[in-house]
Amino acid sequence: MHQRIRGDIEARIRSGEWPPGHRVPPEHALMARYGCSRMTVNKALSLLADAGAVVRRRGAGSFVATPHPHIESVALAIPDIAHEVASRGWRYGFRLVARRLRAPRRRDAQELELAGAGRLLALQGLHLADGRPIALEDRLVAVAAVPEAATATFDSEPPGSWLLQRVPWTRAEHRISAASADADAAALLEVEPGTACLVLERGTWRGEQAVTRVRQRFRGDAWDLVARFEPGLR
Amino acid sequence: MHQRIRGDIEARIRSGEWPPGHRVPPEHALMARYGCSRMTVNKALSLLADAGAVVRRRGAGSFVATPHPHIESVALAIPDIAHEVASRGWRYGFRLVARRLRAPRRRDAQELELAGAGRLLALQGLHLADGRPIALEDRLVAVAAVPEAATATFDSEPPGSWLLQRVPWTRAEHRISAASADADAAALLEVEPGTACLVLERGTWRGEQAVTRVRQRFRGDAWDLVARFEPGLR
DNA sequence: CAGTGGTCTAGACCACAGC
DNA sequence: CTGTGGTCTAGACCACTGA
Repeated sequence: MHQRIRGDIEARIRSGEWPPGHRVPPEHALMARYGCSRMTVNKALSLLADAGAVVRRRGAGSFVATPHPHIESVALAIPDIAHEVASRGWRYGFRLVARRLRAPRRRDAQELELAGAGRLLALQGLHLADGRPIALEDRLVAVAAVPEAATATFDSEPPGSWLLQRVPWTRAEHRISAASADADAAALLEVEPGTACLVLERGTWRGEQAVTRVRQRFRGDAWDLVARFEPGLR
Repeated sequence: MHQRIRGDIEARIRSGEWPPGHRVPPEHALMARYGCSRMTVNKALSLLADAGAVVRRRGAGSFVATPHPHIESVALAIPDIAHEVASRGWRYGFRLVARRLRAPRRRDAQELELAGAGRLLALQGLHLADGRPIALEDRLVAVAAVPEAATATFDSEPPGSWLLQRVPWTRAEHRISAASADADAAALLEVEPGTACLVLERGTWRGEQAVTRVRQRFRGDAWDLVARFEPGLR
């Protein structure tokens, strides 16, 4: 029942019949309309409000929300590379380029946070689609947070999925930017030096403990990120 | 009351006391614990489930969710440039470079969708921070959707905010990629040709009517996008 | 089978908005 | 003041899970 009420209202908003700012019928009207109790109507409207499709003001009424994606946020798909490659019909592969166990650099605050009292595992690898490189990954793993990582080989399995299956993490941060490929990166990615790359950096924490930090450089011609924003869409 | 229950559970999840997969007490236990009715407990748990912090399985119980940001999505802040520049303490400016009213290119499906039965307003402009260019914007506006645009001058106000104040839109799509600046763009952005730029493309619709489409090229050294992901965070 | 969540009811009290 | 949403209650029936 509450899903039916919600669906009806969503449809009216989506079609433009109720533009942003339009008043939604009050709860008592919907009670009468659908022949149900107020709690049921309230649930439908509250969920719509949570989803950002309507704004409810006590004493005033409920109104279709005015979207504001600029200051707020959009849902951005950060794909798992292996999954994304497979879904495009290519064969996924991972090739380990370098693997080092080392102490953190004392001047680097990020490395110090990550290492804690222990050491760092530094990995570099290539994500391949049908054998062609599409992304270069530089990763640091906190050995203190993931002791098994020190003994794992990552020759063909990407460390990202390996890690996230073993470490229950609670928080992640992403940063997206653009950079030109330096000589080393260009050689590994098999592009001209200076080619524009999309850079995705991600830090992952479990509680206050930093777990891993990764920088993925994507061939600019091979990858992009897509986000949709439709207020209140289920 | 339901907020207090929700908060208590969230705190236990965030602290790691209840790791992913851990069983949350059933509703009847929380009723007794907090001395409230089942509806209240249910509301707290349902909201947590909506937020993705717990997973509820009828007949089985409620469990702390295992985060999965890769296939799902993260909240990405797509900033309003003027707002973002101001918040960094710089002076914002906009300079119109070109303005043309023209018919859509017949081979270009995007332009045809945008124009509908009418014409297109094509704008190019620079976003400035303390007078320095930080982003180059190429925009198409559907005159059919925004008749006033045909007579508006955009010499100093950016068309984005102008448009979104006048047109109640219902859907937006974003695409993020990286590209090298061509000669024209490099000259306008005052960078070396070939410099990596972050490219943000956005389409905006009202119902089925396309309203505007914009491509913003950011100086790679001047801008990036940040996203956080923390399951169930309020 | 007993335990669990999904949903709904008919009523209640309150805080707040706007007249 | 009336109308509005925010919240809570005590009970109910159902569908599903897992032993």
